Amino acid sequence: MDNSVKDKIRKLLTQVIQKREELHSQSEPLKNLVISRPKKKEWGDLSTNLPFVLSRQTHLSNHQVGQVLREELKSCRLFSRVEFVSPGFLNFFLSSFYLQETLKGIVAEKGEFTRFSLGENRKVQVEFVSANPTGPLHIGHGRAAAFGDSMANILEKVGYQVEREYLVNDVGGQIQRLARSVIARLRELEGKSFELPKDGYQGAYLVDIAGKLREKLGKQLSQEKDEKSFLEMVANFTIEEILKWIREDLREFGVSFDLWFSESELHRSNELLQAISYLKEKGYTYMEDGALWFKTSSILEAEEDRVLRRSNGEYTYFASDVAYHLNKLKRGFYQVIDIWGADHIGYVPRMKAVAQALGYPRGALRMIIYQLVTLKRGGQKVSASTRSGEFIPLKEVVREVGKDAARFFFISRTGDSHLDFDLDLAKKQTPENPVFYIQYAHARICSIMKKAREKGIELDDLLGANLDLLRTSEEKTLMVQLALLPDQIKEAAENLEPHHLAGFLEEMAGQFHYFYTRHRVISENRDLTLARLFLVEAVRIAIADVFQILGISAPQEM
RNA sequence: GCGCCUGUAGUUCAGUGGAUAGAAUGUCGGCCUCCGGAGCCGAAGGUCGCAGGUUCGAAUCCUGCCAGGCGCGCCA
Repeated sequence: MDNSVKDKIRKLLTQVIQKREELHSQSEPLKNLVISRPKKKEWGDLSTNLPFVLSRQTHLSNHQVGQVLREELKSCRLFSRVEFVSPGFLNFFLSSFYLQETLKGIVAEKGEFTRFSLGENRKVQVEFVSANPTGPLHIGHGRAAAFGDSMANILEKVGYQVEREYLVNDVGGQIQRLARSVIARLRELEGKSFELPKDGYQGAYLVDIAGKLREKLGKQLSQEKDEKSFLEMVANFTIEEILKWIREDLREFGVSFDLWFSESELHRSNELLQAISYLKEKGYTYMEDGALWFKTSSILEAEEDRVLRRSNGEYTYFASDVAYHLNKLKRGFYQVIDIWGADHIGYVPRMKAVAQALGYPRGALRMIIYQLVTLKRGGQKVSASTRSGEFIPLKEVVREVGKDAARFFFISRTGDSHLDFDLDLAKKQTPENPVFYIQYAHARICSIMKKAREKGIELDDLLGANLDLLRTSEEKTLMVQLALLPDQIKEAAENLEPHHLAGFLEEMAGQFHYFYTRHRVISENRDLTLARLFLVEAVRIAIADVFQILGISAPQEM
């Protein structure tokens, strides 16, 4: 646990600054301190810009600061070498001692090695997907699902208690339109004249639901005279059916939720009215044109005021979202994280203003926006719209390319960028497809371990391995990569950026294949064999560990 | 018109204010007696959208343009 190399180095640097008077300064030297991975091997395994930073704050030159730091650190057993390089970098070469400790740690502790206590067991909530129950999940929801679930896993890994939540928007005009669309399909099935509502849902998937509805509730429906009850019956049935699809699609995608929260519950429980009157009491509302408005502008100048209750007396979706967020915030989470698609971008300042109006600190509510997905097939872009019925369902994509490839593609780049999802590439079972490349490394290692067992070497025998024998640059590269894994995970959690893990895996798989083609793991030399098996087993554990976070399977054979 | 996101190799994309800007893929050329060739190596490929500014140092920060995406409802 808490195996961050960077934290260890940061601590050492802090100690040196405290110890050496000439390095003292008024400002906080570590604020601008960066410890990063240099671009070139000869610049060490890790490097810091601290000489730059400190020289600005003291009367010393980059060079002088660097030499002082080097003197103090060069005998640390964390490093084999510490070098100052002009113009102002301090480069660290990790010691064999530390790299071997890392290997032993990984093999002994498995996934526990990359765990952190950072979250201090605080409760965090991640709300994601929350697709309207008006149709099956499409490709865009896939990005939300993969991203949200991986994010939740990462936060758990660094010590938070994470709750995954899906908000079901089962209220409002869209549900009315949905029900009317089903009713039209019902008439279609009965051979009557029918017309799909123009603003309704055109997708053929509603025909199935209409059929099922007729089969199950046909009699009751034909006896129902009250139009409102009729509509409600259809709506409820339809929502339930669609939610079944959604749950099933998510299950196939390896995503599950702790709580499915119904928007209608907020209406039934009176929480909506309570939330609104709370805002009223605090003076954040006013009446105009017969509607009740929220004074967004009093909190964020650039924002326009928004309607909470329409002049016809109905509450807006915004109003239920106020109630929903109050409900969430009141549950005592250290942080509530909403993961939204770019089409909700305009909503962010509004909801932040609401959280503030409700009296919660700035950091309590955090929104992550991911950009939309473009699906490509045969070089052609495919558009996605639930209402028009022209969309590629997530289920279809998952069945076509597999859960693993789909999840990998979705989290492989930052949420800030548009995602071009190339179906043809994701489907390929060749090394062009990064997920197969990485899985292949894992399977290859499993195969080596199996071979070793056939030769009479058991996992327990590895414990006696002499890791001093791992001396080649290829072995060293892998060990360094493994040593950096905990930091990688910690940083992904801090920045809420899972895509770095995908890059890390690709890199490590590449390093492994490179090593493999140059050195035999199992050879006549038993000691060397044991040492290399130890290394390779650590790599395998690391791959499986990160895959587990990303919800991707680590196959033993392919 | 206003707000947010994006613009980096032919293509898809990485890149905490740091060192000679990287990878994958594609193109071209190589490597199988041997633990999984579903792999490996090499080469070519760039005015980091454009123009200013900030500083020891800018793909990264600021300003202004240009281009694309998403928003800007008493819809959800």
